[in-house]
Amino acid sequence: MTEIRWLGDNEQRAWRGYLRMQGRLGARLNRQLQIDSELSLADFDVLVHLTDVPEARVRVVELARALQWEQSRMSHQIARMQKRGLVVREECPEDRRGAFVVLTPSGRRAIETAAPRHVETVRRLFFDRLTEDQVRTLGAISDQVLGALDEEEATGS
Amino acid sequence: MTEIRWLGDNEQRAWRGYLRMQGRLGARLNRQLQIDSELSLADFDVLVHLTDVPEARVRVVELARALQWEQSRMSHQIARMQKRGLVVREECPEDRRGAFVVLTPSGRRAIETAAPRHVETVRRLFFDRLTEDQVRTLGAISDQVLGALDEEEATGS
DNA sequence: GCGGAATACATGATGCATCATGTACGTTGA
DNA sequence: TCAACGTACATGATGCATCATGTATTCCGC
Repeated sequence: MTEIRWLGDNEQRAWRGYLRMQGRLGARLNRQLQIDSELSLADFDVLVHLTDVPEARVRVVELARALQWEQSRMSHQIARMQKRGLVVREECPEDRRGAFVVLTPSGRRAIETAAPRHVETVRRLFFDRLTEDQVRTLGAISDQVLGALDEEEATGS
Repeated sequence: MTEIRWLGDNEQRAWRGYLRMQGRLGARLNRQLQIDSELSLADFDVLVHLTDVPEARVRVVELARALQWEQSRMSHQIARMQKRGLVVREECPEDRRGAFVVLTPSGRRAIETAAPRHVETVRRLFFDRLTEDQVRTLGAISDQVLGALDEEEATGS
């Protein structure tokens, strides 16, 4: 049994702060988006990616990879969004197991009205409070941690 | 209609990185905790707070405030944890509307075996990748953003 | 070209987060 | 003191995330 390396005071503070920010900011953004535009953050991410892609049309598997979501989550998400008319599923002729997700006009309208408001909220609550340097550091932190996750999940499999 | 201030390239990158890290790190920690100790992160937070408090016994409202959770979330969480024997509810004599949450021996065993493993995971995936300076900056970022949230929610009410 | 493995996706079940609502109790002020 | 209001908590409904499983198709080695 090896020695346990507990967190030091600075780490404790940073970690609790991060968890709290993460939780409350996420909750706030979700609620705001819901009130303003009747979308969840998950809906938003899917819609944004669809507008970024030729013909607003992607393979499900591609979308999942791009957002780094599990396949099953994506499948359920698409099902719910289809029910609300934001996207439709289409069959894939080249690979008959596969499927496309396609943005509907209604989905496009939704993201076009939602995006500016959402960006404004993010700016107000987040970027307006941060210095350029802090933004850069946060980017670096994210990259490093994502690197750690990628490594573990690569070797682990 | 005022001009929309979209995010610049650096902000885009930082924001997408943050969202991705947040999502994947959270998912990973949750899964690990579930596998190792059959607890969710939410369970963990509740249990940690209970061990931090005299007699491992708190008012529900106090616990909700400490973790900055909504009351209803806390109520459901306590109900689930009680079902699994991790905590029990007790009546409050001084204020008969209120209730206490009390850590059970089983709950204490759970948190005592879970904590070291969880800390190890957090350290491996997070702190081992960061410099001291980055940790400090992250702490500052969290404080500033939480400040923004507090302000809005104070004036908004 | 065939049989086994891998891939793409759907679906049902469970736990979790939030909202809306309900109930009991306390508090305050005329 | 009592009526109005606020507070502490529970509960049911809904949407979301994950796990386990199932099905159809493609790929690959022989």
